[in-house]
Formats: sequence, C-alpha cells, structure tokens
Amino acid sequence: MVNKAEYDAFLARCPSRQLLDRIADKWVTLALAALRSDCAGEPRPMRYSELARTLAGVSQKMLTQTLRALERDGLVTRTVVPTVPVTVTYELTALGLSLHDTVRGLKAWAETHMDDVLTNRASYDTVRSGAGDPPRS
Amino acid sequence: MVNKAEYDAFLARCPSRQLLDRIADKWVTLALAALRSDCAGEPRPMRYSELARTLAGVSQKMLTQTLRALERDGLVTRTVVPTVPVTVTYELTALGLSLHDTVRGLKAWAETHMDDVLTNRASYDTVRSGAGDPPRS
DNA sequence: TGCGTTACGAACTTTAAGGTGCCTACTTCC
DNA sequence: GGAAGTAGGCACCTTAAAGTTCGTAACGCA
Repeated sequence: MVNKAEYDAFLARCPSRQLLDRIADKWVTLALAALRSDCAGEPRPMRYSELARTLAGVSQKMLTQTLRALERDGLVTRTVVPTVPVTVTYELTALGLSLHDTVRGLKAWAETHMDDVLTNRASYDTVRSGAGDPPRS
Repeated sequence: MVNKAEYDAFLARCPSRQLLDRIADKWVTLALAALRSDCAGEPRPMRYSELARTLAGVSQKMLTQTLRALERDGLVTRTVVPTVPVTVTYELTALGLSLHDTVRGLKAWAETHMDDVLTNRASYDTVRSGAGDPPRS
C-alpha cells in the first residue's frame, strides 16, 4: 500500500467524507432529531439533562462528547444559564437545522427502501446457508 | 443504564440507523461512486481488480467485505465470468443507483456547507486554546 | 518446473471507539 | 452537617473494526 498516507489525507480532506464521519456518529443524528423536536412541533432549546433523558441509553460521556462536537462545528449553540445549580441549554443553529433537513433525505430513502434491502439480505443469507449449490462452483 | 438492551434493539431496527451504518462505512460510498463511474459517463460493470485500482488504498479484505455487503443488500450484482483466471464483475442495481443518488444530496450539503463548519471548528479551537477567557467562568 | 495472475478465505495483530465508574464545585434543603 | 441535583472531567477497560499476512485453485507460459 504505497500511497496509503496520501490516500488517507485525501479522504480526510474530502468534504463528503467529513460530513459522513460526523453524521454517522451514533448519537449525532439522534441529538439533532431531539433538538429539532422531531416528534412535536418547533425546534426549541433543550437542557443537558433533558437531552440525556430523551436520548435514553446515551452515557454522559458520549452525550457531552457529541454536544461538544456539534458546538464546535457550529451546528448547535451552548448557553450557560447561571441559575441556582447552573443549567446549560443547547439549541440548533441554522446550519444545524439545514443539516438535519438534509439527513431527512436519507431517512426518506431508508423508510421506502430498507424493506427491500432487508428482503435481499434475508434471501442472500438463506441461499448461502441453505442446500442450494455447494458454496461456489 | 437500565434499558440499554432495549434501546440498542431499537437502534438496531431503525431503518435510518441501518442505512447510516451501511453508507458510513469507509469504502461503501467510494465503491458506489466508482461503480457509478462518477467522473466519466455511464454506470458500467467493473472488475474486482479494476475496483481495487480505482479505490486506491483499499485493502483486498475490505474491498471484498464491502462488495459482499453491497451484494447482500441487493445494491450491486456479482457476476462470475469463467475466463482463464476467473474474473468477477460488479454492477450497480437500480436500488444501488437510487441510494447513490440520495447520498449525493449529502455530498451537495457537504460541498456548500463544510467550509462554514471548518471555519467554526477553527475559531472554536482558537478561542479555546487562545488567551480568551480562562477555560470557563 | 516453477512462476505469475485472479479473486478471494482465514487467522492474527493493531487501533480506535464506546462504555463504566469515580471525581469535582456549588448551592440549597432537610 | 450531610444528601441531592447539575453538568460535566478524567482514567481505565473492553470490544469491535480495520489492516496485514499468508494461503488457495486453476490455468498458461517460458
């Protein structure tokens, strides 16, 4: 693999790759969806603990890490409110909102085509393990 | 994390998540793009070795693994041609083509917005490490 | 008679991501 | 005075993914 380094550099700089690496993150799209308040009305700021409850199953570490990354990229804003015990709210930016809208294109594809994919997958698996042809001529 | 298992199960069954897991794979989108012959005209069947050359930097293992996954999902077809040393060609299916078109939506977003993201990222990093405010109030 | 080609399979090693648990500072409430 | 809640930081551990290496079968060729 002679040019692996160059190739990695190429991959690392490719905008599409960077985007994929960001949104493929396990919690990123869920956080976007939560902040978007997908299931109920308007986007609104949410508190850290509220997000933690909404994304059931996320660890504190991963939630913090995810939110930091999103803030760093300008996809959400982080606001510290100096209340009694300090509270922090997160809110989607315009950029984050537009990203989430784009991701919904993927969601649409998934919802209309993933059944086909799963069917293909199942039939592939049965043909492979069933008494079809001995592995491969 | 009481309901972690249930949550994982939920995630595992979510069509959007499954799709993301598939296309976020390092080589999947590149393979789709290659088979689509993105840079030059019409989609056409390609040989294994041709793909290996096009996706410079891919290991044989990962290429095989990627193509198998795509075949399993019905996104590409695999055709064995019994020539002297056996050759194998891969071609996008209609499903694979439609997926790639969807992914190009992401590409479009990335190309128009990733610069903003990178700018945000850079300024975030300088504010954090520079002599701005001591870490956080 | 080896050597090279094609398209892999299997085993082994390395590396990165994700998860868990323990810690903090501040204040208020019991 | 001690517990509880808020929003994390830090360090360790475990597992899953990616990469590397070696081997294979069939054949053509020098």
